[in-house]
Amino acid sequence: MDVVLAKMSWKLIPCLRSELRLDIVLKCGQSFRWKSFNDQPDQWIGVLGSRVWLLSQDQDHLKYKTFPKAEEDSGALDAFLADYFQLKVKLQPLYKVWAKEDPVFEKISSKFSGVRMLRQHPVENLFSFICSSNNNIQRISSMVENLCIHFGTEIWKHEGVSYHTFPSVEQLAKNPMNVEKKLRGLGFGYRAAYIAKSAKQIAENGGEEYLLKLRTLPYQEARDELLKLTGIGPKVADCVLLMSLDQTAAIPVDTHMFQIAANKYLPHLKGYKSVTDKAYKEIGDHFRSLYGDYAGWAHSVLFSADLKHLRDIESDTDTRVESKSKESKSSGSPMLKKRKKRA
DNA sequence: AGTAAACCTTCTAG
DNA sequence: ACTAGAAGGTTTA
Repeated sequence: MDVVLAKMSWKLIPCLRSELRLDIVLKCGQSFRWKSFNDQPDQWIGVLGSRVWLLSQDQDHLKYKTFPKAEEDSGALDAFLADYFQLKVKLQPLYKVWAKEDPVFEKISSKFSGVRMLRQHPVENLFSFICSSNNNIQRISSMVENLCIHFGTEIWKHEGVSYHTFPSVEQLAKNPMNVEKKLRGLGFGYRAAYIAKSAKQIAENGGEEYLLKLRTLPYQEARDELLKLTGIGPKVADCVLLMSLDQTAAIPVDTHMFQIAANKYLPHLKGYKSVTDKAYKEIGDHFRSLYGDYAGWAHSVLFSADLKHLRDIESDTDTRVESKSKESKSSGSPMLKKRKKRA
């Protein structure tokens, strides 16, 4: 059926599975557009820039194909993908430190290895997370899809399925009244106005370039800029800072992280009904002092391990040695150096 | 400054 | 079948 696609050969990028787990990273709520391809559990299809990407991996490589056929030299494509996955950042040394500092992290670290931050485009990241407020992943994903279908540009058609770019700021800012109305009709609810207004605000400030420039600002300054936008509060701002603006220590505190913090780290927070500004800051500060400069990355591991649909994900097949005891240590003293093996 | 209610829609536990 | 609650919060009062 997919003769053409199947025949195309994979491009390979050296990358250990312990440094990247596509099945987790692509499905842990950082981005919302990656879907498993043709029911294959280890192949993922999505759009990056103005190209459709098919991704997979083996023990030592990240593998990809792109569509439509590119004349572009594969060196540039390699670099593009390596940047998206931030492969320059080595996870294993970080995991080692985080596990040493935190027994809770240590406990989940072997099963949830290879969880890293994507370096997303701020436009997609920002508008996707405006959709995320008071919402669930399934619906967020379908809203993002609708954003692309109705405002993006079609770039490829395959077996009756169209693939679109994520809309540009201009495409979302063209006619705010119409955009809002259209989004309402698509079931965006009150987020329709947030998107239309933010798009307009960003466009007036210089559009995509303005957002990209936030990467050069210190955390607090970039955050203050984001908070000026409609529909972006502290949590979404930190998501954008962490996921597309290079702020590795940003910690988005959502209802999930609040629960995790209250249950496992800061028991006194159990009294709070909701995440107050004070609690928000306290939780972020706690994890930053615990994990250091890449605290946001560590937070993402905790978050992923807590997601319902990922909680029972299969452990890295590389860890075949398995220690069949699911819960035998009681003292919590981390002196057992179980051979999780590693190269 | 800090707290509470309203906000769109969809899915689910009861 | 029907309803209250929650879902990766933000805005307004």
